[in-house]
Amino acid sequence: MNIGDVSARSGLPVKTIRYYEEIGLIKPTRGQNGYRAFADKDLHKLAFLGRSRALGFTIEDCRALLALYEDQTRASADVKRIANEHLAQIEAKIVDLNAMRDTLSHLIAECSGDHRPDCPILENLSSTPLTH
Amino acid sequence: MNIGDVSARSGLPVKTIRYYEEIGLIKPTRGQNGYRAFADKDLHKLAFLGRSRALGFTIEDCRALLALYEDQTRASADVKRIANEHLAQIEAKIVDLNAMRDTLSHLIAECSGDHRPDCPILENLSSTPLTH
DNA sequence: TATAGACCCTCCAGTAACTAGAGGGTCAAG
DNA sequence: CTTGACCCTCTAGTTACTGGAGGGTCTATA
Repeated sequence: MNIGDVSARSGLPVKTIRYYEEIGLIKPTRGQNGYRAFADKDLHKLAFLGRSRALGFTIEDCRALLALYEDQTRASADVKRIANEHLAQIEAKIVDLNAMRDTLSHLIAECSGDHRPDCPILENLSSTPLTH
Repeated sequence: MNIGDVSARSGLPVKTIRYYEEIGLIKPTRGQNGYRAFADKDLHKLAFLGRSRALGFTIEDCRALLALYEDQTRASADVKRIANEHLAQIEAKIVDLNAMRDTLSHLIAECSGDHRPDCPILENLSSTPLTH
Protein backbone atom coordinates (compact mmCIF):
# COMPACT_ATOMS: atom_id res chain seq x y z
CA MET A 1 0.00 0.00 0.00
CA ASN A 2 1.14 3.50 -0.78
CA ILE A 3 0.72 6.34 1.67
CA GLY A 4 -2.39 7.64 -0.09
CA ASP A 5 -4.15 4.31 0.43
CA VAL A 6 -3.36 4.11 4.13
CA SER A 7 -4.39 7.72 4.50
CA ALA A 8 -7.80 6.99 2.97
CA ARG A 9 -8.23 3.81 4.98
CA SER A 10 -7.04 5.14 8.32
CA GLY A 11 -8.54 8.59 7.99
CA LEU A 12 -5.21 10.19 8.90
CA PRO A 13 -3.71 12.90 6.66
CA VAL A 14 -0.70 11.91 4.59
CA LYS A 15 1.44 14.49 6.40
CA THR A 16 0.48 13.04 9.74
CA ILE A 17 1.46 9.55 8.66
CA ARG A 18 4.87 10.77 7.52
CA TYR A 19 5.21 12.56 10.84
CA TYR A 20 4.35 9.38 12.76
CA GLU A 21 7.08 7.59 10.88
CA GLU A 22 9.51 10.40 11.63
CA ILE A 23 8.91 10.09 15.36
CA GLY A 24 9.17 6.33 15.21
CA LEU A 25 5.58 5.23 15.78
CA ILE A 26 5.52 3.21 12.58
CA LYS A 27 8.30 1.82 10.39
CA PRO A 28 7.06 1.12 6.87
CA THR A 29 9.55 -0.38 4.42
CA ARG A 30 10.52 1.31 1.14
CA GLY A 31 10.16 0.29 -2.48
CA GLN A 32 12.93 0.81 -5.06
CA ASN A 33 11.34 4.10 -6.06
CA GLY A 34 11.65 5.38 -2.52
CA TYR A 35 7.93 5.19 -1.84
CA ARG A 36 6.83 3.98 1.58
CA ALA A 37 5.34 0.48 1.44
CA PHE A 38 2.79 -0.09 4.18
CA ALA A 39 1.79 -3.52 5.46
CA ASP A 40 -1.53 -4.36 7.11
CA LYS A 41 0.23 -4.18 10.44
CA ASP A 42 1.09 -0.52 9.77
CA LEU A 43 -2.47 0.24 8.83
CA HIS A 44 -3.70 -1.31 12.08
CA LYS A 45 -1.24 0.69 14.07
CA LEU A 46 -2.27 3.90 12.34
CA ALA A 47 -5.94 3.16 13.01
CA PHE A 48 -5.04 2.49 16.63
CA LEU A 49 -3.20 5.80 16.77
CA GLY A 50 -6.10 7.66 15.21
CA ARG A 51 -8.49 6.33 17.81
CA SER A 52 -6.15 6.95 20.72
CA ARG A 53 -5.54 10.51 19.58
CA ALA A 54 -9.29 11.04 19.13
CA LEU A 55 -9.63 10.12 22.80
CA GLY A 56 -7.13 12.83 23.60
CA PHE A 57 -4.14 10.66 24.52
CA THR A 58 -0.85 12.45 23.94
CA ILE A 59 1.59 11.06 21.43
CA GLU A 60 3.75 9.73 24.24
CA ASP A 61 0.72 8.02 25.77
CA CYS A 62 0.01 6.55 22.35
CA ARG A 63 3.56 5.29 22.09
CA ALA A 64 3.20 3.52 25.42
CA LEU A 65 -0.24 2.14 24.55
CA LEU A 66 1.04 0.91 21.21
CA ALA A 67 3.92 -0.88 22.91
CA LEU A 68 1.47 -2.54 25.28
CA TYR A 69 -0.84 -3.34 22.37
CA GLU A 70 1.99 -5.21 20.69
CA ASP A 71 3.17 -6.92 23.84
CA GLN A 72 1.20 -10.16 24.25
CA THR A 73 2.47 -10.53 27.81
CA ARG A 74 1.31 -7.10 28.97
CA ALA A 75 -0.72 -6.68 32.14
CA SER A 76 -4.02 -4.90 31.66
CA ALA A 77 -3.20 -2.95 34.81
CA ASP A 78 -0.52 -1.06 32.87
CA VAL A 79 -3.03 0.05 30.27
CA LYS A 80 -5.59 0.92 32.91
CA ARG A 81 -3.11 3.12 34.74
CA ILE A 82 -2.34 5.19 31.65
CA ALA A 83 -6.03 5.50 30.86
CA ASN A 84 -6.83 6.52 34.41
CA GLU A 85 -4.18 9.21 34.44
CA HIS A 86 -5.51 10.55 31.19
CA LEU A 87 -9.06 10.45 32.49
CA ALA A 88 -8.00 12.52 35.48
CA GLN A 89 -6.49 15.14 33.17
CA ILE A 90 -9.62 15.26 31.06
CA GLU A 91 -11.74 15.72 34.15
CA ALA A 92 -9.49 18.49 35.41
CA LYS A 93 -9.83 20.29 32.09
CA ILE A 94 -13.60 19.91 32.20
CA VAL A 95 -13.67 21.48 35.64
CA ASP A 96 -11.54 24.38 34.39
CA LEU A 97 -13.65 24.92 31.32
CA ASN A 98 -16.87 24.77 33.28
CA ALA A 99 -15.58 27.47 35.58
CA MET A 100 -14.61 29.61 32.59
CA ARG A 101 -17.97 29.08 30.98
CA ASP A 102 -19.85 30.03 34.14
CA THR A 103 -17.85 33.20 34.66
CA LEU A 104 -18.04 34.20 31.04
CA SER A 105 -21.73 33.54 30.59
CA HIS A 106 -22.48 35.56 33.72
CA LEU A 107 -20.51 38.48 32.35
CA ILE A 108 -22.12 38.19 28.95
CA ALA A 109 -25.60 38.13 30.46
CA GLU A 110 -24.86 41.37 32.29
CA CYS A 111 -23.56 43.19 29.23
CA SER A 112 -26.15 45.15 27.32
CA GLY A 113 -24.28 44.63 24.06
CA ASP A 114 -25.35 47.88 22.48
CA HIS A 115 -23.61 50.99 21.14
CA ARG A 116 -22.80 52.39 24.57
CA PRO A 117 -19.33 52.03 26.07
CA ASP A 118 -20.35 50.70 29.51
CA CYS A 119 -19.31 47.07 29.61
CA PRO A 120 -19.39 44.77 32.64
CA ILE A 121 -17.11 42.34 30.83
CA LEU A 122 -14.28 44.85 30.53
CA GLU A 123 -14.95 46.16 34.02
CA ASN A 124 -14.57 42.70 35.40
CA LEU A 125 -11.40 41.96 33.45
CA SER A 126 -9.85 45.17 34.71
CA SER A 127 -10.65 44.68 38.37
CA THR A 128 -11.28 41.12 39.54
CA PRO A 129 -8.50 39.73 41.72
CA LEU A 130 -6.34 37.19 39.98
CA THR A 131 -6.93 33.59 40.93
CA HIS A 132 -3.41 32.39 40.11
CA MET B 1 8.67 49.68 38.76
CA ASN B 2 11.08 46.98 37.65
CA ILE B 3 9.91 43.81 36.00
CA GLY B 4 10.18 41.79 39.22
CA ASP B 5 7.74 44.14 40.94
CA VAL B 6 5.13 43.97 38.20
CA SER B 7 5.58 40.22 38.09
CA ALA B 8 4.83 39.94 41.81
CA ARG B 9 1.91 42.36 41.60
CA SER B 10 0.33 40.97 38.44
CA GLY B 11 1.03 37.33 39.16
CA LEU B 12 2.55 36.89 35.69
CA PRO B 13 6.02 35.33 35.31
CA VAL B 14 8.82 37.68 34.35
CA LYS B 15 9.40 35.77 31.11
CA THR B 16 5.77 36.14 30.17
CA ILE B 17 5.88 39.88 30.69
CA ARG B 18 8.92 40.19 28.44
CA TYR B 19 7.10 38.08 25.89
CA TYR B 20 4.04 40.32 26.06
CA GLU B 21 6.26 43.28 25.35
CA GLU B 22 7.87 41.45 22.45
CA ILE B 23 4.51 40.85 20.80
CA GLY B 24 3.44 44.42 21.40
CA LEU B 25 0.81 44.05 24.12
CA ILE B 26 2.60 46.46 26.43
CA LYS B 27 5.23 49.11 25.78
CA PRO B 28 7.16 49.92 28.96
CA THR B 29 9.83 52.63 28.74
CA ARG B 30 13.48 52.01 29.56
CA GLY B 31 15.82 53.45 32.17
CA GLN B 32 19.45 54.40 31.41
CA ASN B 33 20.59 51.01 32.62
CA GLY B 34 18.37 49.34 30.04
CA TYR B 35 15.90 48.05 32.62
CA ARG B 36 12.23 48.17 31.69
CA ALA B 37 10.37 50.87 33.62
CA PHE B 38 6.72 49.99 34.14
CA ALA B 39 4.01 52.57 34.81
CA ASP B 40 0.76 51.86 36.63
CA LYS B 41 -0.94 51.73 33.27
CA ASP B 42 1.29 48.80 32.29
CA LEU B 43 0.52 47.00 35.50
CA HIS B 44 -3.21 47.41 34.87
CA LYS B 45 -2.85 46.09 31.35
CA LEU B 46 -0.89 43.09 32.58
CA ALA B 47 -3.50 42.34 35.22
CA PHE B 48 -6.15 42.64 32.53
CA LEU B 49 -4.20 40.24 30.36
CA GLY B 50 -3.75 37.79 33.20
CA ARG B 51 -7.46 37.68 33.81
CA SER B 52 -8.38 37.44 30.15
CA ARG B 53 -5.92 34.60 29.67
CA ALA B 54 -7.25 32.86 32.79
CA LEU B 55 -10.66 32.92 31.09
CA GLY B 56 -9.07 31.19 28.15
CA PHE B 57 -9.10 34.06 25.66
CA THR B 58 -6.37 33.72 23.04
CA ILE B 59 -3.62 36.30 22.84
CA GLU B 60 -5.26 37.81 19.77
CA ASP B 61 -8.57 38.01 21.60
CA CYS B 62 -6.73 39.70 24.44
CA ARG B 63 -5.20 42.18 22.04
CA ALA B 64 -8.65 43.07 20.72
CA LEU B 65 -10.15 43.27 24.20
CA LEU B 66 -7.29 45.44 25.38
CA ALA B 67 -7.83 47.82 22.47
CA LEU B 68 -11.51 48.04 23.34
CA TYR B 69 -10.62 48.46 27.01
CA GLU B 70 -8.53 51.49 26.13
CA ASP B 71 -11.04 52.93 23.72
CA GLN B 72 -13.47 55.13 25.65
CA THR B 73 -15.83 55.28 22.68
CA ARG B 74 -16.13 51.53 22.24
CA ALA B 75 -19.51 49.85 21.90
CA SER B 76 -20.18 47.13 24.46
CA ALA B 77 -21.59 45.06 21.58
CA ASP B 78 -18.04 44.62 20.22
CA VAL B 79 -16.85 43.20 23.50
CA LYS B 80 -19.90 41.02 23.84
CA ARG B 81 -19.38 39.54 20.41
CA ILE B 82 -15.81 38.47 21.18
CA ALA B 83 -16.91 37.03 24.50
CA ASN B 84 -19.76 35.15 22.88
CA GLU B 85 -17.54 33.61 20.25
CA HIS B 86 -15.14 32.52 22.92
CA LEU B 87 -17.97 31.10 25.00
CA ALA B 88 -19.09 29.01 22.05
CA GLN B 89 -15.58 27.60 21.69
CA ILE B 90 -15.42 26.77 25.37
CA GLU B 91 -18.74 25.01 25.17
CA ALA B 92 -17.64 23.02 22.14
CA LYS B 93 -14.53 21.91 23.99
CA ILE B 94 -16.61 20.88 26.98
CA VAL B 95 -18.81 18.74 24.74
CA ASP B 96 -15.72 17.10 23.23
CA LEU B 97 -14.13 16.43 26.57
CA ASN B 98 -17.34 15.04 28.03
CA ALA B 99 -17.57 12.59 25.16
CA MET B 100 -13.95 11.54 25.71
CA ARG B 101 -14.52 11.16 29.42
CA ASP B 102 -17.62 9.01 28.91
CA THR B 103 -15.92 6.71 26.43
CA LEU B 104 -12.79 6.43 28.49
CA SER B 105 -14.49 5.83 31.81
CA HIS B 106 -16.61 3.10 30.26
CA LEU B 107 -13.53 1.38 28.94
CA ILE B 108 -11.73 1.75 32.23
CA ALA B 109 -14.66 0.32 34.14
CA GLU B 110 -14.60 -2.76 31.93
CA CYS B 111 -10.89 -3.38 32.32
CA SER B 112 -9.96 -5.71 35.13
CA GLY B 113 -6.64 -3.97 35.62
CA ASP B 114 -4.76 -7.00 36.80
CA HIS B 115 -1.73 -9.00 35.65
CA ARG B 116 -3.58 -10.65 32.73
CA PRO B 117 -3.16 -9.38 29.17
CA ASP B 118 -6.86 -9.19 28.22
CA CYS B 119 -7.73 -5.53 28.01
CA PRO B 120 -10.99 -4.03 26.72
CA ILE B 121 -9.26 -0.66 26.39
CA LEU B 122 -6.74 -1.94 23.87
CA GLU B 123 -9.37 -4.05 22.15
CA ASN B 124 -11.50 -1.00 21.65
CA LEU B 125 -8.63 1.15 20.41
CA SER B 126 -7.71 -1.52 17.88
CA SER B 127 -11.17 -2.09 16.48
CA THR B 128 -13.67 0.75 16.90
CA PRO B 129 -14.48 2.57 13.64
CA LEU B 130 -12.90 5.96 13.36
CA THR B 131 -15.21 8.90 13.89
CA HIS B 132 -13.26 11.30 11.69
C1' DT C 1 6.04 8.00 -27.66
C1' DA C 2 5.04 12.17 -25.46
C1' DT C 3 2.79 14.36 -21.98
C1' DA C 4 -0.62 15.59 -18.45
C1' DG C 5 -2.04 14.90 -13.98
C1' DA C 6 -2.02 12.44 -9.91
C1' DC C 7 0.90 10.50 -7.08
C1' DC C 8 5.19 10.32 -4.18
C1' DC C 9 9.63 12.24 -2.00
C1' DT C 10 12.55 15.54 1.24
C1' DC C 11 13.45 19.61 3.65
C1' DC C 12 12.32 24.01 5.74
C1' DA C 13 9.39 26.99 8.17
C1' DG C 14 5.39 28.21 10.81
C1' DT C 15 1.67 27.57 14.34
C1' DA C 16 0.37 29.14 20.14
C1' DA C 17 2.08 30.84 24.04
C1' DC C 18 5.27 30.55 26.39
C1' DT C 19 9.64 28.34 29.03
C1' DA C 20 14.55 27.13 29.83
C1' DG C 21 19.07 28.26 29.71
C1' DA C 22 23.47 30.48 28.36
C1' DG C 23 26.19 34.37 28.94
C1' DG C 24 26.68 38.62 30.82
C1' DG C 25 25.62 43.53 32.93
C1' DT C 26 23.72 46.25 37.37
C1' DC C 27 22.60 47.36 41.95
C1' DA C 28 22.38 47.40 47.08
C1' DA C 29 24.00 45.66 51.40
C1' DG C 30 27.54 44.32 54.43
C1' DC D 1 34.80 45.16 47.27
C1' DT D 2 32.45 41.25 46.94
C1' DT D 3 28.23 38.60 47.09
C1' DG D 4 23.77 37.71 45.63
C1' DA D 5 19.68 39.19 43.77
C1' DC D 6 18.28 41.52 40.20
C1' DC D 7 18.14 42.77 35.15
C1' DC D 8 19.34 42.22 30.00
C1' DT D 9 19.42 39.70 25.17
C1' DC D 10 19.44 35.77 22.29
C1' DT D 11 18.69 31.04 20.98
C1' DA D 12 16.29 26.99 21.13
C1' DG D 13 12.76 23.82 22.78
C1' DT D 14 7.89 22.52 23.75
C1' DT D 15 3.11 19.78 21.09
C1' DA D 16 1.43 17.75 17.16
C1' DC D 17 1.14 18.69 13.36
C1' DT D 18 0.44 21.73 8.66
C1' DG D 19 1.83 24.27 4.45
C1' DG D 20 4.73 24.99 0.79
C1' DA D 21 8.77 24.77 -2.29
C1' DG D 22 11.16 22.05 -5.40
C1' DG D 23 11.46 17.94 -7.66
C1' DG D 24 11.00 12.68 -8.93
C1' DT D 25 7.54 8.71 -10.48
C1' DC D 26 3.73 6.42 -12.41
C1' DT D 27 -0.21 5.67 -15.43
C1' DA D 28 -3.53 6.68 -18.83
C1' DT D 29 -4.49 8.75 -22.95
C1' DA D 30 -3.66 11.17 -27.49
